Amino acid sequence: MQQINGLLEAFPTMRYGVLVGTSDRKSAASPRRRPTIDDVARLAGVGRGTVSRVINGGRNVRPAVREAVNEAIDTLGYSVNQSARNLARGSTGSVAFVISEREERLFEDPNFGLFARTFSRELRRSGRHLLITTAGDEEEENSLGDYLTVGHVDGALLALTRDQEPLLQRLQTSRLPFVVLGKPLGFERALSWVAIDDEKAAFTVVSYLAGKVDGAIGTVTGPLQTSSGLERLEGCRRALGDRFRPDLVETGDWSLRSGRHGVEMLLRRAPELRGLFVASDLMAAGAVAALRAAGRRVPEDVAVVGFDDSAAATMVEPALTTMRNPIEQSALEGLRILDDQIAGRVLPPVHLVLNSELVERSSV
Amino acid sequence: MQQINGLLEAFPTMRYGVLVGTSDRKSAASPRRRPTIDDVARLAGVGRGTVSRVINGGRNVRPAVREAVNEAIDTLGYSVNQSARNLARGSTGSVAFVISEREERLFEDPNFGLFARTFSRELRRSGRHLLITTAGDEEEENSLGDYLTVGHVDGALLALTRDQEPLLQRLQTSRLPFVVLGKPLGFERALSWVAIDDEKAAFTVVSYLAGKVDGAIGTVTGPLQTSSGLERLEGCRRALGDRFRPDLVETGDWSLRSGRHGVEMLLRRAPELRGLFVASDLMAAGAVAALRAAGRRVPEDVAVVGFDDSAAATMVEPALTTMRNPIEQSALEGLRILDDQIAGRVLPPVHLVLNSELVERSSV
DNA sequence: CTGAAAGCGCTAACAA
DNA sequence: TTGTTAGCGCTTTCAG
Repeated sequence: MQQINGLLEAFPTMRYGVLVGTSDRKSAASPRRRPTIDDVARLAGVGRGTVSRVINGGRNVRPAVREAVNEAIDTLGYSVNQSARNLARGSTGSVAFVISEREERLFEDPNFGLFARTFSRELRRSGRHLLITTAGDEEEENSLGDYLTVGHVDGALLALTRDQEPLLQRLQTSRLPFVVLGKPLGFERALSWVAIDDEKAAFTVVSYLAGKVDGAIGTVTGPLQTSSGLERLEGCRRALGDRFRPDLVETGDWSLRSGRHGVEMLLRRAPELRGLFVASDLMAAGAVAALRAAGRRVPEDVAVVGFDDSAAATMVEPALTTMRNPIEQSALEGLRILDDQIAGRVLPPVHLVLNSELVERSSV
Repeated sequence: MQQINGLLEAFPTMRYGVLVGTSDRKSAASPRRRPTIDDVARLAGVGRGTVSRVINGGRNVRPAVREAVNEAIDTLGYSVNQSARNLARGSTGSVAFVISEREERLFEDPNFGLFARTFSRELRRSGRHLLITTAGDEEEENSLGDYLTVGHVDGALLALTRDQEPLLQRLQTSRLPFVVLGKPLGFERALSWVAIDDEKAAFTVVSYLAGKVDGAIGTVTGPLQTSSGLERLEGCRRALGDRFRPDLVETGDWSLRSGRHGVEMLLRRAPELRGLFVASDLMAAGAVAALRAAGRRVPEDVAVVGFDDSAAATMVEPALTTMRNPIEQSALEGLRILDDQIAGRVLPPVHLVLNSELVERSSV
């Protein structure tokens, strides 16, 4: 489809040149073996343990000695071998942020970005690292399960956007500390998790909508096998009370396209539609497009509210009234719970529910 | 700002209970020590080496014995200790996908998603794993440098979206194999990279625009310290030839907001504007919004083309004519080059330039 | 085909 | 404060 165009100073088709020995690693005259702690110790004229102390904070080492060691480290270009350290310590210093989602969508959801940033920042404070991994399909999930349970990381934070029973099942029987971001359907009591109160949030935004609009209100939901999809629908139902019309419910899958399609169906069934609760901003963007294509003005003819306060919310015309989720706080709490688990405290599963807040814009 | 709302079955504020011993790891009667390869060997009644062979493919092991070993593995719930394996093997089986970008933006760019997915898939084929890491600011970058050079990964793929000299500098002097995605300004000759031909792509799309539109054509560029920002402007200039108007150039930063702002400035200076090349779809989305706010119809009054074919391209009304980049192929090539480096082949830096293709939609 | 043994590079406990 | 010494759990020769 797309093809290699030009190549500067290279010969990509000829498997770029010059082998220089596949295994100079441990051959004879150490043609630049990576220096070890012993090399440093020897050069600095100290014991191995002393070097270890220095590279681990330098406590209990005479300043002069520390100085010498650091010098040796610099001249040798030494850096620790992480694998060796992990083995000796029994921990890795990294935790995984697992996103069980097709990468396409993953990178469209700003919530993930905020999660990632928050985790990353907090972990760095304690000298650890965040690894982000994804699992879009079952195969990836298996591979991921291997990865996680095999000791690559000290713990995991799981952002599940759909049912993930296989992975959860597997992790549950492993020794890996982990906490779920979002309510894990079917594992609510067994696992630790932190989630937003989808039901309440949906109730809030739909109540707002219902207060501004007379006439028929419909909804495009998320997937009904997910806890978020389900609860947002519940919240909508509760907010609407008698005005709730089961015939004005369309099920989406969080995608823009499904939002558009949902509204087309709704409009066909109920041309009198005046208000719309769409369970995600991305779907809402599709919904607005469909509305406009059908000649409806937003919000004059039909008012719409979204959910998530994602980038799509302000990308659309008019900008969406929506709910903003406490992502950062979720991240912090999740990490705290995880650290408790990592610290070896055996504790009952912890469940946290956080509130979202209404963001008023111009789509209502 | 947002607050803990409710808590089910948990006591988050009291640092959730019950310590059960911080160090039962190696204490006395192995209160469930993680089983090792020796445990398996003993149970299966074979030597340690045999178990190792089995868990590494089982070649050169009698089927019966293999059977026995696998059984022992199952009953013990054994899984390899990755750190030990890494140490023994001298490699980790994972490669990093480094994105030097604020996470906000990161997760808005679908290109990253496609990169990630492609890497992930390919690596899995060879039994390896992809780790995604980000570096938004200098501090993170340092931390990341530590991480990468310390032996956590076998190699790295770097998606740089702005000048990254410090990180590149540092990596360059390390022993870590890596290749850059996108042209690394200032390191063009020293490092291996694969990039799209921004100049040519911009030329293509702007030529298309110029062919459809009479009158003034302006542009909102990317950041001019990035190679993409620069080259897209170059391509635009070349395509426009005499029609290029230096006064109709606004510099953006890839963000939606900057696209909007750029167009506002342009419109103020040149109300006669008839065509617009915006160097990214996200900015183009902002541009379209600004245009509409100013009462201009797209494309009737002013035609606009974007770049990237990102999600924003179809989220906007009208859908954007834009350039689609050969992300997947870039990923594949990048990985291939990286693997050559990892394999220990010492080779001159490799540079690949790939072509983008025009996607016609309705914004022109 | 299989067992034994020698590391991989580092940490941490223990003496000194 | 320091050096020494056991491991950490696995892979990989090397005999057999």
